[in-house]
Amino acid sequence: MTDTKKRIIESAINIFNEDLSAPLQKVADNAAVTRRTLHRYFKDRNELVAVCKQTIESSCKKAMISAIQSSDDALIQLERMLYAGIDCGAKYSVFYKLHQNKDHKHTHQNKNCADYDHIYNQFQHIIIELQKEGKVNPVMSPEWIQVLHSGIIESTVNARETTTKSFEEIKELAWTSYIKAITP
Amino acid sequence: MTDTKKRIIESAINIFNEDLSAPLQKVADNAAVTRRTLHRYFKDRNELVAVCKQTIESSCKKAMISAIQSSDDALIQLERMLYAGIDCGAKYSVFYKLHQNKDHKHTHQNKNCADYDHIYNQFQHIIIELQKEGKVNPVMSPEWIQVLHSGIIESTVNARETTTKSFEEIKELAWTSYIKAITP
DNA sequence: TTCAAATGTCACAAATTTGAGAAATCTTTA
DNA sequence: TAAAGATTTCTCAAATTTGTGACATTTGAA
Repeated sequence: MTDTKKRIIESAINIFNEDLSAPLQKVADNAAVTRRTLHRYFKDRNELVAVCKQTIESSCKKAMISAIQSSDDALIQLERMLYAGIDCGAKYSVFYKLHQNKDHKHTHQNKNCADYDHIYNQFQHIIIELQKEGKVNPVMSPEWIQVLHSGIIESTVNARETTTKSFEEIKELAWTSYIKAITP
Repeated sequence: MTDTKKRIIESAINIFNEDLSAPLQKVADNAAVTRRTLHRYFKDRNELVAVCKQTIESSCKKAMISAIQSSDDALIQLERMLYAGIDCGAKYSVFYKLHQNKDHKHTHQNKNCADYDHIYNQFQHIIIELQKEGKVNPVMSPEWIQVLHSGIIESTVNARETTTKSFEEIKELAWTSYIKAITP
């Protein structure tokens, strides 16, 4: 894939994340190309949106799986999943919203949904394991912890733009806050 | 203000929160009125957006001030500010984004900005007070706690649509997680 | 029931956005 | 430097969105 195409996709993800109906001119501006160039890479708006979604699905999935597989220790897996989400940036927000959205038909027939569920099951498994070990508050359901998890990722990503702190510092703060929030 | 007008504004806030460029037809549909009716209440899109912003500013401000004034105890003030934010729903997300947004010119000349800063100063004051009392982790800057605060509000509001739990239950979970995250 | 206010239906022009052709310009590399 | 490929510029028609006039229908209060 060319560099330009990648740049357009990244820009589109960032713009569409906040404003799905934004004019393509905005996306083009953000990617520092002409609208004409954008249309040479993508037949139409629908195609661009579809490619964005697919990019999001595959890159988030990859990052999450890799975080899980990076260790046998549930606590470290959880920490790395948090960092992976933060590193995915706006992509993670959309990834999460895509499947949680109430007018999204979540079904196992859809490969993306099946993969999402697979990752979420692993996440649940990690939480339950940590609850057994007494490292996570048993009163909090895995469902709620998932909400908290994505919430902290999203706000950390947003904070990156406003704060004076370094990216590493806020990632550390995010993990500290998160783990303290869920320990018994 | 008529009921219809209020409903249009509420719908617009919810739609524009996720998609600022959404066609007005979407807003009209969501408010269960025709586009023609919408245009009878609002001259044009700009006016609608402006009214939404003003509604957000004033209702969030009101809710926050009232939470702060409801007690002398900093811990209770903080808890009520969290609940107030959650009760504001999508409005709070926009309120926060409006002023934190990097291309927003934040200036005291603007009454809304001045009010926002006033509230934020009070928030900071509460955090610093709690840190003095040893109830909040001194390592976490008020700046970061503000990020966490709005992040937890936003994800709790979103969770409301997906979770099976009652609204009261998730509000409680939100506060528990939040306070545990920031206690020393 | 009756009238007035609110809302809906339909139609239409203006504005904006979209998508693509044609030729000019810039970049890369052989 | 010359040729090939990528991008920009300019243009334009089609599609969509926007705002409004004219009139019909519904609703609520007297």
